[in-house]
Parts: sequence; C-alpha cells; structure tokens
Amino acid sequence: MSTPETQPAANFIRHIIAKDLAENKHQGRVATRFPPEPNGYLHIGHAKSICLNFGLALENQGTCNLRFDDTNPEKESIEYMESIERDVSWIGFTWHELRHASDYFEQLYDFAVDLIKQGKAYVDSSTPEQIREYRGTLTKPGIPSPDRERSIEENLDLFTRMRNGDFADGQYVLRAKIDMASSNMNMRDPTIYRIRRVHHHRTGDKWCIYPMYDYTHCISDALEAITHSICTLEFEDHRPLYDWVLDQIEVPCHPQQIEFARLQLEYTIVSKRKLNQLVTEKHVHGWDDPRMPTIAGLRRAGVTPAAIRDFCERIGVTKKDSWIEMAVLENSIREDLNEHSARVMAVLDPLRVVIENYPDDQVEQLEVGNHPQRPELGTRKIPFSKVLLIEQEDFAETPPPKYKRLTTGEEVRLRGAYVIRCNEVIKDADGKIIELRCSYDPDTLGKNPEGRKVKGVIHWVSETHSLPAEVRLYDRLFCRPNPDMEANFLDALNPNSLQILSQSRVEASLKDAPVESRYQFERMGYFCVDKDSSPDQLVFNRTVTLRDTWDS
RNA sequence: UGGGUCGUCGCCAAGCGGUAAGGCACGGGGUUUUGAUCCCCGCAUACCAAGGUUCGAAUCCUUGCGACCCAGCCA
Repeated sequence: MSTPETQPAANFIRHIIAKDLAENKHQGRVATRFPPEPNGYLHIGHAKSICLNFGLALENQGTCNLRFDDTNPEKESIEYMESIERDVSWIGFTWHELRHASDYFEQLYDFAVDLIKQGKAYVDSSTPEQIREYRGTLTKPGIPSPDRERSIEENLDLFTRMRNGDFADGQYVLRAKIDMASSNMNMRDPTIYRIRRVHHHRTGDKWCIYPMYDYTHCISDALEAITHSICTLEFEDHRPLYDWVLDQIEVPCHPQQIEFARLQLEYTIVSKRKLNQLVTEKHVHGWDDPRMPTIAGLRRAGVTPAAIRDFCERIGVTKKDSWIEMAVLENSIREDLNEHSARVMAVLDPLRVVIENYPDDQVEQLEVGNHPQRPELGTRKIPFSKVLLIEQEDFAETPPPKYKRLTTGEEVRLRGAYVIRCNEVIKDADGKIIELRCSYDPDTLGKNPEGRKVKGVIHWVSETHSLPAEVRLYDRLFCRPNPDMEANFLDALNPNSLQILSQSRVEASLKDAPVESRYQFERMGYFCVDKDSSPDQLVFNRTVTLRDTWDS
C-alpha cells in the first residue's frame, strides 16, 4: 500500500537551503520558526506555512521554533495561544522551543535605546494623521516630521518616560530614522514603538509601550538564531527594513527572509478577520465548525493530519499568486481515508424493506470484511433479518438510464448478503413510497446466482438491530469560488452548507465508536464521530463524499 | 503613472541553454459483492507577446502586455 505522503518535490526554498548548506552558510545549520499572532484560530493557510517551516527543519536535521508574535495585546489571548499549540501538535509537528515575542520585550527596549543613542531613532509627537500626511504617497516623497531632529538626549529622556507611563496613549511614538524619500514606503521612518495601555496576556501591565512587528520580528529571529525566516509575499517590501534593523544593532546572526505565496483555496476564505466574523455573527457554530477551513474545523470534520500534510506537499511552494481547487484537498483526504478507514454500513435516509420469504424470527450473523483491499483489518458480523432498511435513493419505480439499484420486478445485491427482488411497492395515502415487499434468493450468499447477472449492489441495515443516528452532511461553505472577491463575502455563503439527517440508522458495530473515529459508510462517503455524539445518540459528520463518476 | 514581485496544460507545478517531469481535474478501457478503490491508455510541436543572441532558448538579452503587493501608532 502506498503512503499518502508524496516525496519531497523541488521548490525554490529547498534550493536556497541546499545552496546555503553546500556553502556552509550558517555552519551548516537550518533553523526556522512558525510565528503566528495569537489572534485567532489556525487555518489551512497556516498549515501550509507550518508544513513548510517544520518540514524544512526536519528534512535538514534542523530546528523549528513555535513563536507567538504577541506584540499587539488588543487582539490576542491565551485561548488563541492554546488552540495554536494544540493545532500544530495535531498536524504532527513538535517544536524545538516555544517562544514569544514578549519574551524579548526587555531586550527589544534596550536595542531601541541603542538605536536612539546612535541617532537612528527619534520620539515623535505627531498625530497619526500628521504622520500619514508627512509620509507622502506612492509617487510623492515624504517630508520630515518637525521632531525628526530632536536631540539624542531628549529622545532618550522621552523614550524612558514613554516606558514609565508619563504620557497618554498615542501621545508619542518612537520612529526609526531612515529615509523619508524612499520609494519603499516602509522605509519612510516607520513607527517602532507605540504607547498603549492594554493588559497583555503574558506580561500583564508591566508594559505600556509595545514594539511594532517590523522592529520585533527580525530581532526575535536573530535572537533565536533563525537561519531562514520564511513569510508570505506581502512582506517582500518589508525585507529592506528587516535587514536595516539588524544592520544597526549587534545580534548573533542575520537571518535571511524568504517570501512565498500564501494559500488561496477555492470556495473558502482564509482571512482571520472574516473567519472571526463568521463565528461572531453565528454563520457557523464556532471556530471548529466542520465547514470552517480552520484546523479545528477540518479536524472535527474528520480530516486527518496526514491528509493535510499531503495536501500541503502537493500544492507546492512558489511566489506565484494561485488558487488551489478544492478537488486537490478532497483528493488528499480521500486517499488517506480510503486506506485507513474501516468500512461499515449506514442508511442515511431509510426505506423499509420486508423480505417476504424470509422466516419471521430468523436472524443470521453474516461475516463481512472491514476493508476490501486490506484483509488484515479483519471482519465483523452483521445481523440479517426479515425487515431491513435501504437508502431511499437506492430504489426507483421509474429508473433513469443505466440505473444499477433496486427497481420494481428487478434484482439487486445487498452488500455482503443476498440478492433480493422487489415484488411490490407500498405507498401511503399521499402516494409516498413507505415500504418495499421483496423476496430473497437463499442461494446467493457469497456467490452469484445461476444464469443471470446482478450488477447492482446496495447497502442496508437490519431495522431492529441497527442504531439510530444523526448524520450531518456538510457542503462547501461558499457557493462562489472566490468569496473574497465579492463585495460582501457573506453574499457568497452557501445556504445549504449543512443538512442534518436525524432518522439515519447505522450498523450495531458502531455502538461504542469513540469521538473522532473515522469510517467509510459504504457507498456514502467518509464519516467521523462528532464530539456531540453519545452512546444514546450517535452523531456523525460527513468528511467528504466518495468520488462519484456516475454521470446522471 | 514611485517601488517590489510574478506570468509553463482547466487548476497546481518541475525545469535553471541541449530540444516540455509529476499531481489534481477531465476523457476512454479493464478488474471489482462500494457507480469506491486499483490497473492501463489519452490529455501543452508548446512555455504571456514580439523581437534578438545562439548550432540549439521556457531557460540569456530587449521591448511590450497582464496580474498581485505597499501610503496602520495591525501582523
């Protein structure tokens, strides 16, 4: 059996690392980091970055840290931090060290003082509006702030007092003194510290000034001796600033920032802000709603860590903006689930079938395999009796062309059991089919009938022996390929993304199926036991359907 | 129209001057007690365009065209 994980494919970052290794650039060391801001749950886009960073470290005998970029306490929380640790672990990676940007607040402050002493940073009293105005535009250079030439002594004093809490929020900022005329907006004296009296989930109220991303990230990388600092494309313009900061101060190493294109998946979104909106406005039932592209959502839907890793390897790593089709993800999911899931029978939308020529009280325990290609997964017994349940959609009075299921007067194979023939259709007063009267051929158990071919096979359960279950069928959350492109992404929401079937029946072997266990419901798809499930009320989520090539 | 980046099959993606890998999707066939799986076969004389260099170009040069990112005291 092939493993779902494919061999490492070539990509430009692997080339860069191979070259650095060949040149002994960092004494042959590879150190990466995955640096999320703890302001939301991780999603499939983060998975790409996680697999990249941890994968690169792993395949080069290097290290990968998990670092929380927690410099903006307003949006961050312990809950998010914990969910991130949980999700990274679940995907299957172990970090070398767990770090936080906030671990470096003191050092960051010292470096800022150093910058001021060098005359490379100054305290500015301009308002945000003034700063924006002075910054110029894409085509017009900026002009210096009136505070730009403040003396070093005064800057030192002001910055100390900023830290001491002598000023109101927003009264001053610390800015790097670089080049107000730079064609790169990020180099026009970027703000590196702001005053903000917000409780930080780790440092509490110790600080009332917080460092900005551009200033913090490069120094954090350097302090951790990161060799390759991998981030997404929108930070390309920030690289000169990343390098500038590290060039002004004394740090153990100067990591190389490398940018790659973030994942864009059709029929979904990966904007934290919008994902947050879906949750808070209750368009979904939470961060772990199986329709969400979050790691928690995928997990609850029944997607495996191996499938996510396989997907991330398949989509590749480039600098090209691209949209991945959902079919690629589904393929990775099916490939892993097909190999590892035990098969069981479940009737989602039951139709009663009475086998008229089967003895009233007889029950046969039929032995069936748990996996058609993997006999080592064993067999189980399923009860066959006079009254069975089959799928409504597996019977048609007037079948469409090439129909291979049950129809009046014709035969069909009951999976793992006998061939039956439908003799009569019972309807209620409204003409709705409520029961089928059938007969079975006793000589067709484990063998084909004499002289005729029965091509259809359908699944079933015994009415009295089966267990009631609720089955949740999920469809894509959006009905447009690029919801992000819509004026309002909520307009693209799929109104039928969740269908709950409360009358389903599953075979008795599922009685004690643990939460998160996964099965293939034969002919129906892959399903996972939901956390809402209990022995009295089983609840299953559909992870993905089976591939369906029946064109009709 | 300042700067940065990108353009190879429907969607991804290898390729790095020697004559277009692979995956997904799609189409056809075979096996099958899942219309699943699995197995065969097919699927870019062509690499955004036009010039140029070269015995030879997707790969080098030139000029166009198109797309994305940047003017937070967010990350």
